Amino acid sequence: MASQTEENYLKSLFNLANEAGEVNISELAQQMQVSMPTVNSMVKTLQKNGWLIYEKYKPVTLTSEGKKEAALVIRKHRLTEMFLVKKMGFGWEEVHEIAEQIEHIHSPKFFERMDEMMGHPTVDPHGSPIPDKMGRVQEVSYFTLSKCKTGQIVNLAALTNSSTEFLEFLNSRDLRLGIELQVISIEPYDQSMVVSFEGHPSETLSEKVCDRLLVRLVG
Amino acid sequence: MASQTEENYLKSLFNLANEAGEVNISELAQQMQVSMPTVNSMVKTLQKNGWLIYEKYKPVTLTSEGKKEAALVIRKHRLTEMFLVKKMGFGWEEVHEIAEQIEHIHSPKFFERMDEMMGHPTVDPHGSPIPDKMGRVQEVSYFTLSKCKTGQIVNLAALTNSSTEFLEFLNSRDLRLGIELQVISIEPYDQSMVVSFEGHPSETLSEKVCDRLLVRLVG
DNA sequence: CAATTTTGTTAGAAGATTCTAACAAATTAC
DNA sequence: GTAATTTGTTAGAATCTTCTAACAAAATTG
Ligand SMILES: [Mn+2]
Ligand SMILES: [Mn+2]
Ligand SMILES: [Mn+2]
Ligand SMILES: [Mn+2]
Repeated sequence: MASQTEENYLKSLFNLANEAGEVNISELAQQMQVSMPTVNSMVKTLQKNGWLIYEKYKPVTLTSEGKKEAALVIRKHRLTEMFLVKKMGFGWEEVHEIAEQIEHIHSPKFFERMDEMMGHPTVDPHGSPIPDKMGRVQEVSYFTLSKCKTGQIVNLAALTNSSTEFLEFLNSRDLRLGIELQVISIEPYDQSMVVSFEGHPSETLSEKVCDRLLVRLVG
Repeated sequence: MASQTEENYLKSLFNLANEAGEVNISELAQQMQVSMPTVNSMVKTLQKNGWLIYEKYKPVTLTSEGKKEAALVIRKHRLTEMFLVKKMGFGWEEVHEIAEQIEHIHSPKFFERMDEMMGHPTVDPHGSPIPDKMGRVQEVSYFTLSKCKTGQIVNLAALTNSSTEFLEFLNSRDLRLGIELQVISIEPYDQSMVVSFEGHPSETLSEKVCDRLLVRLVG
């Protein structure tokens, strides 16, 4: 069984994996906030456990067992976040820290029960998909608001970043998942957008913000 | 801040402390399921942290800081057990293992919210008192059913033992906290009792069981 | 009270996770 | 294509929690 530390590494590996599934030691070290030698020894441990493939001086790759293990931890994390919001009244900006800890609880029943109580949610409070019990992640095809053209109407579906600061910024503008956004105009100089949405006939969003909002076409 | 391991030792120390507040190394080793040398080194660590007083070859005693720290972990444990039963539909025999893990979550808000959602319960699902936010434990004066006389009517208030096996035994007889029990007769040979309670006009309970049921006089 | 048993201590080591310092390989820049 | 930079590795050590073996103190027993 994966230790708490190993679970955290697996999650980071899963999230950092690119199309080729490769992750560099330095990326992982930065993500995990530890030194490269620490990562070096941990990837050897994870390899011994059969969760990744490692060759000296090469980027590492999760095995299918590693991916499944990682996805199941992510499942626990996202179910917890959703439970905290839907059943315990927390704001979406408060739940990450707590879920970071509860994701390591060993009790299938506990997460089963959360899942049941919420009616088997498919996404977490930030719009990220919740892997199923087999560790399969449903593919979703959103695009960033910054890719939209003037006049388009879209649905805010997820975020590319869920930092507390960003979530608090969104709270301050009443930007919540599910709202319909219409692109009123785009400033050519800095790509900032003027958008309208329920109760906000005109709100300017910087490119930085638009890049972090994932939307889908209304319909 | 106490580590997970230290929190578990503090809890055991708190629960083992006798009237004099003293705990032997060997008791603690047995309770924690570790060797005596392990306890020996841990008590030195706990002493360095100011949580207990240790002198070579003497039993150890928690300081008031140690007692408070311990009581706050016990508070988290018992609030969690109650939450699992009242808000998540678990049976009283299923919650200890999960609470043993969740008690180590660092998030005052999380336990605050549990407490609020349940309307500030004062006891856990096994009738044990929940320490308050200051770590104060309310004194309760129950006595065991085995101390009762023929004819007495009492209220089942708590248990002296909450092992899964005992809880499952109680489930099998519909014995739940809050029920009213009347002592019909006591067998002089083995101290077993015949009792009656809602739906059960006559049920025989061994001395072992009667010793583990804490009751209070009806009224 | 002397012998035995129980309880507690020290010493030494192991595994897990982390670090820094030093060096080596790979990549990038000029 | 050498030089500089970045990336990755090894070695060696620290901290935490645990162990076993050996020994010492305290308590119990006859
Ligand atoms: Mn975590
Ligand atoms: Mn999330
Ligand atoms: Mn615990
Ligand atoms: Mn309990």
